[in-house]
Amino acid sequence: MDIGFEDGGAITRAAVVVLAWPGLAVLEEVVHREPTRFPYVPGLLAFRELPAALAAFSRLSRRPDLVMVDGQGIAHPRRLGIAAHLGLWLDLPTLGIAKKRLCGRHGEVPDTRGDWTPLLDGDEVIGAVLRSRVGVKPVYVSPGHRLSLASAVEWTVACLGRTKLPEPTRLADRLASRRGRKSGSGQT
DNA sequence: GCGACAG
DNA sequence: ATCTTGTCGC
Repeated sequence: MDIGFEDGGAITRAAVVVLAWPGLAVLEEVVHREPTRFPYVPGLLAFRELPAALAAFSRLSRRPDLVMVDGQGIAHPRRLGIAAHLGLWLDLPTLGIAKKRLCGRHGEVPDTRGDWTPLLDGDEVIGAVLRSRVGVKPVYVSPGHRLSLASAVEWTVACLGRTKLPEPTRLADRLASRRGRKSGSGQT
């Protein structure tokens, strides 16, 4: 799942792409658009993007087994990033894959694809800074709801293609930001 | 008071 | 997030 915006932010666009396991074949895609009604405030991303995301999920003809979200899971000041928040509402296992750090600190990231270093907030491990692709900025992985950090990292690595972002998030990203095309929902 | 700050 | 041309590298 990922969110995009249109008209300079006036319209929020939620995209959900369902993939099969194993194989990662695309099974279904849904796009939901609605007026944006909350500003971007670091730490309060869910208030801005969750409404549209939930609407998109309600249009799904299937109930996913695991949800990957573009954003933080528990790697959040109050351990409630958008991935964790979405998991609570959907009552499904979720994990977050962010392209930037919101909070926490970490050492150098290994250069080997698949390797990672913990993201720490004091003594607490809140996520993993993973090298998803050599020579590219790492991604921030953190459990959202109902799964461990180890599992979050495993699923992320298992879904990696040749790009920085794992397939689920990469496809949702493309669908959420791609302009034109007919809006609404659809199946494949 | 001065930075930091997911998307 | 979004806008936006060219450019470097595999």
